[in-house]
Parts: sequence; structure tokens; C-alpha cells
Amino acid sequence: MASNISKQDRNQTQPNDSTESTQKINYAGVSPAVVKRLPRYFRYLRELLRNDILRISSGELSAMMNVTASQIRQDLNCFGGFGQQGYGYNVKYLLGKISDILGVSANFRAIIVGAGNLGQALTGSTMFEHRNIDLIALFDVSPALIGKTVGHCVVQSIDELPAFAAENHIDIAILTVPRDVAREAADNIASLGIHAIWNFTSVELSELGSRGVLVENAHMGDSLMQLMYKINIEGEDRD
Amino acid sequence: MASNISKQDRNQTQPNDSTESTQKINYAGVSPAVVKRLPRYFRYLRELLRNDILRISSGELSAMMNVTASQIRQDLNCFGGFGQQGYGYNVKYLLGKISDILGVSANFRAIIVGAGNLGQALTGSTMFEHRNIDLIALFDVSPALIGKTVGHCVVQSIDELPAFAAENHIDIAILTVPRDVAREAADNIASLGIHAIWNFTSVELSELGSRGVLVENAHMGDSLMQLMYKINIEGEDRD
DNA sequence: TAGATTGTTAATCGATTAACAATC
DNA sequence: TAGATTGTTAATCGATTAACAATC
Repeated sequence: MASNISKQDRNQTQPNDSTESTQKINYAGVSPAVVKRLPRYFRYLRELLRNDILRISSGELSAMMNVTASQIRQDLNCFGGFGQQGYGYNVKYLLGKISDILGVSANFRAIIVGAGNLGQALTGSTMFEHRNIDLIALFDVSPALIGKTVGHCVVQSIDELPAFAAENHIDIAILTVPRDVAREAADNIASLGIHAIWNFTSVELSELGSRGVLVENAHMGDSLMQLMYKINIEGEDRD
Repeated sequence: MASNISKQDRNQTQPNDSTESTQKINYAGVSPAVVKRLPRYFRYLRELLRNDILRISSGELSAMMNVTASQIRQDLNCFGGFGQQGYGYNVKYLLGKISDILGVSANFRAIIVGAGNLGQALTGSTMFEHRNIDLIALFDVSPALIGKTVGHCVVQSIDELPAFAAENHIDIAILTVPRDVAREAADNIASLGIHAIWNFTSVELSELGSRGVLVENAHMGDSLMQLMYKINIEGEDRD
């Protein structure tokens, strides 16, 4: 039927769909530099879709993101051929692929350990729903917080965590406790068989790697210091 | 007098103190890769000092930090010779130097724009005093928040910001508003002559660079996604 | 078909590591 | 002085960019 397929529609037939399913990707072989850029692609593609832009070329995206078109094509090709020669990339399709790669489709379940200011602030953020993460519980030691409703969870006593972990699969523990109890809390989390910690404390937890726990540090202070450095050198640098 | 100077004391005489003051460092020439690692040195050195360790060699530090000793020496040497052959580095002195480089000694003054959950949580954090940053005011639009005491500040109406900025020097504006008002708020901040924004929104503000505003993104979601990626590939990767 | 833009290889660039002479 | 460890140069490695043939 449809003989004059417009470029806008052409992309409904997805590129390389035949080879994709057969060709296994070596994710571990993807360079850390590439992985670090993926969330940024995710953000930009989501923004494009918000603005109803359905198609984009590496050249256009490169102008938006201030990176080279070459890098974009190279990066995406680590995971498969998501584009189409002469056409570019279908935004919706590409966003879907990147979402898959980043585990957005995996429907992870997370808990927050430490329901203080930061824990509560995170609970209120849209970050988790945007990434298909279910925030299923909050834990704290403070009697003043236990029982309090935060978002659509009720803060539970940390003593209930072992039983809770036994009954519920937890993919990610978000660690937002004070630094002096951070290591102890992290140890407990690891003992319960939770395999990933998103660490907001300034305590180094990388040693948990040997126990099979993935640790990702939020280290907001490091980001702040990068900014401080830039402010600082503006004055000092005179060449 | 003191003829048998112990190694512990020897470092009181600081290395290269003569050349240091004369030799100008080209901060802009320091590679971004090095700059990104500085906050991590800051953290480790602070921790060493906490544990009363006054002296460290690049070899020891390398074992702690899981980087090569070569990289540590190379990184530090971008800013000057902070060590002493045959001895290593004086922790206190080195921490001081890195603090200077990172602007910890510059006594920056910051405000928070957006006194919601995240803004309030940040106010409560020790991050700022640890870095000698004075948090001098919080602003918000919400009548429910204006007048509320958070930390040792009272939330002010955003309408008062222009007058406040005219009377007080502000080094950093911390942007913790909802995404739909982020660009507008950032524009206002820039118009007031504030030269640095620490951006917690997912909105891209890099275009403010052309107006002389330094923007550093906290992008917590990107950190979360790195973790999600790692969890995700653990299952998928079979080579 | 002609035009556009990808996927991919080869060339360049920058960052990391190794090695060692300088020196405390 | 001998031992240790830095500062620094040279070698290696990895990441980015340029170029272009493949192809939609």
C-alpha cells in the first residue's frame, strides 16, 4: 500500500532489527568514558521527545550537546546500529534502546536507609518514577521519624529491615545516614544480600566490592568543589 | 638547637617554599582529568588527618586510593612540588595546598534558591562548613515557606533577592527549584551578577556560560543511572 | 537516482604509566 | 653516607576526531 512513505514515517521500520537480536553485545567491553555519557544522552533524548521531535541526526544532536557528531555515532555503535543511513536516528526508538541499556526497563526496587532531610528530599523527587524505580520503603533509627509518612511510604525502624529484605527483593539501597554510622549501615545492607548501594555519605565503601556489592557514590561535595575550583582560578589565572 | 630532627618533624620546613611564591601556576592549563580528581585527594587527606597520620608517600596513598603512585605524583606536580624526596608528603601541608587550590580558603558565600525538600536538606548538611562556605540566605516563592527558619537562616521571598544581591556579595547560587521554573530562576540569578550556579535541576544551563556564569551540574540522576547500568549488565553480560 | 547520514576504520590527540635521575 | 621517595621525562595506552565507504 503506502508507496510514498515520508521520512517521518520511514523510521517505523526499525534499523538492523534482524541482526540486533542475534548479535550479543559485550557490555563489559564498553569503555567507562562511554558509559558515563549515556545518562546525558538519555536526558537529551527525553527532552527532544518532550518537544515532539521524532528524528535527529548525529550532527543536530552534536550541536545541541556540544560534542562531536563522530563521538555520538561512535558511542551509540558500542551497543548496536540504532540509526539509519541518510535518515539519522528515531528519537523514540533510540531513547527506548538507551533506556534498556541503562536499566530503566528493568523496574528496579529501592529502599532508603536514613530518613533524615536528604532521605526525605530524595523520596519527594521525581527522579525515581522517571527511571522506573519503585521506592518501596524508608528506614531510620530515630523514634521521631519512625511511623512518619514520607511520600507514599511510612518510615520503618531499621530493626525491621532484615525481615523486610527477606520478604522483598531489593535492587538498590540508598544510603543517606550520618557519616559516623555509614560503614555499619553499609555492612548491614551487604549482609542482607542487597547488591547495590547508592552512597550519599562521604565514607568510602568501595571495599564492599569484594563482597559483590556495587557501590556508586553521589559525592555531591565533589561536584561543589569543582565549581569552587573554577571560581577560584578565574581570579588567580593571568596568562 | 634541635640537632636530631625526627622525620615526623622534618616536614615543618616546607618543601620548595622559596620557589613556590615566585613560580606562577597556569591553572587553566591543568587538564580537566586532574581537576576532577582533586576533590578526592581532598577527602582522603582530610581522612588521614582525622586519623592523625601526618606523613604519607605517593605509594601508600596509591594503595589506599586504588590509583597509581605515578598518577598521584603527576597530579600534584601540576600545582607545584608539594613533597620531599626521600620523605613523602606532609599531610597537613598538602591538604592546605589542595584546599587553597580548590578555593576552600576563599571563604565563598552562597545562597539557596528553592527552599523545598532538597534546599532544606542541603542547608542542614555539613558540606558547606567543611568547605568554608557561608550559606547566607534561602529564597523561595511559596508563602508556606517564606518566614520559616531553616538552619540558621529564615526563608525569604524571591522578590527580595535583587535587593539582597545588591547589598551582599554572593559567590554561588544553589539552584534547587522545580524544573519548570529552573530556566527563569537561572536567568534572574545571572542578571543579578552572580557568577556561579550549582545546578540541581535537570535543566541544561550551559548557555549561561556565554554570559560569564559558571555552571556546575549536580545531576544526581546521572549517578543513579551509572549504578543502574552496572546492575543491569551484571545479568546480561556473559562472556 | 541523488542526497544525506550512518557505521567504521585510520589518524590524532591526550592521559596514564613506567622508569630513573635528582635530592632530601 | 645510604635509603627512600619525589619530580619529571619518555613510552604506552586509551579515547577522540576525522574521513569515507556503505547504504538507506
